[in-house]
Amino acid sequence: MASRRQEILDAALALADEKGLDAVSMRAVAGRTGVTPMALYPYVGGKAALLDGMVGRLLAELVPQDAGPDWRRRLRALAHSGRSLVHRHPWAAALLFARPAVTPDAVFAVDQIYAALLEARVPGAQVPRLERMISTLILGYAASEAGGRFGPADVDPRAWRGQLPEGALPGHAALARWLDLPVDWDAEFDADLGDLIRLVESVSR
Amino acid sequence: MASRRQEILDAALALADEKGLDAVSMRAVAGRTGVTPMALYPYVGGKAALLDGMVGRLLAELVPQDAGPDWRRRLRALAHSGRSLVHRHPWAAALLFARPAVTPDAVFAVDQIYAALLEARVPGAQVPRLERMISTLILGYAASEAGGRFGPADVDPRAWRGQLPEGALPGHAALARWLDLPVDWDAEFDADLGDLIRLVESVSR
DNA sequence: ACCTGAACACCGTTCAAGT
DNA sequence: ACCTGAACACCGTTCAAGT
Repeated sequence: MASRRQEILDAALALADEKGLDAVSMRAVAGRTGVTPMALYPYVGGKAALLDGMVGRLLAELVPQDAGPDWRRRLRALAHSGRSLVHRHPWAAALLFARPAVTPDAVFAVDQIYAALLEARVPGAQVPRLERMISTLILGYAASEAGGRFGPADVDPRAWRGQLPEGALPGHAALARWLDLPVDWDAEFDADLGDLIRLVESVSR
Repeated sequence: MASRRQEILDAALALADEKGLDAVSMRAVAGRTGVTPMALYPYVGGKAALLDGMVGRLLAELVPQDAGPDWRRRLRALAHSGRSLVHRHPWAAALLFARPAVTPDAVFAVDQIYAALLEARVPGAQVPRLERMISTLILGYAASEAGGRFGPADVDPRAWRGQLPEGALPGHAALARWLDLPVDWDAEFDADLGDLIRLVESVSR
């Protein structure tokens, strides 16, 4: 039954959201489904396939974009939708780099970017590249937030002293004023999207 | 001894390069170092810290940028260096999203981007954001290549038929000519860098 | 058709013990 | 100071067996 499969995927998603991806073991998912680990195999087929299934199900949350006439707004809405998807399910970020857009939901999202770029009068030969550039930045940004790459370098800067020659970081020195400021990550994401949109406009015919 | 630690990290890196990150177990690393698993703990301190150490060591390969007077060329060289690092060590891509630039080598690389942006006359307040945008795109691109996100959607398109309503993918339909073409990933990366550089120029004072 | 139970070959990490 | 060995609480997956 397809419903048994959904039940299993629901249990796996709940486990990942609650306790992280490491908590998603065949044994734990089975326990939560009220069944023995081996009973999962006919429905999800192994651990790797289970993870694929989880991602596929997640991407369904990406769909409900309703059009609107302005390609800029549609692009921004889709970007925010993708970022907030990763915020809700941070464990998914790493998995999303692992395979192309193969599910109907994912293909549909890509098509929305294609349509926006075409409406922006981007030459067809450039559209696939720009779609990859845009989706890479959205996913990379969200993955950096979720993974901790954008987090504070909670390390004593004095630890570098001696490791790097004096004056080896002229950029950091010149930017000291701005590097101590707290960052508004929502605003930064919006600014990045603004830059991307201006980039798209500059590529347009 | 610090040399014992290096010996252990070398074994772990060799294992990851040869057999993937999953093959890097405390037991396997210990075996390759000619020692018992528990003997690793005083030197690398647990599995998570071992992975951190591996990334730190990897980033040493990123350093040898020699200046040159043109910030555009320096930015391109650094980008290519980062991408080729991930090509040589594809297992590292996921880990690089997991923590900020904390090692001297990583901080040094960030400083080079800062310096390039300042030389391009980008306002100081914008430099940290643009550095994150650029490094996110480089890392995201490399991670997409390494992880398989840019790979062929080796799935029969007919599998979507019925799942998506007829005509639901107008973008794909309009771009059919270009979507079947093979992609030159080196050239696409260069084109992305060109777009980023034009973006930087447009932000300059 | 659907599920269970025991088993195999692994994990990371603790703790007490050896030299 | 440095390392070992046994043990604990886990993994994913195979295979034969149950109903």
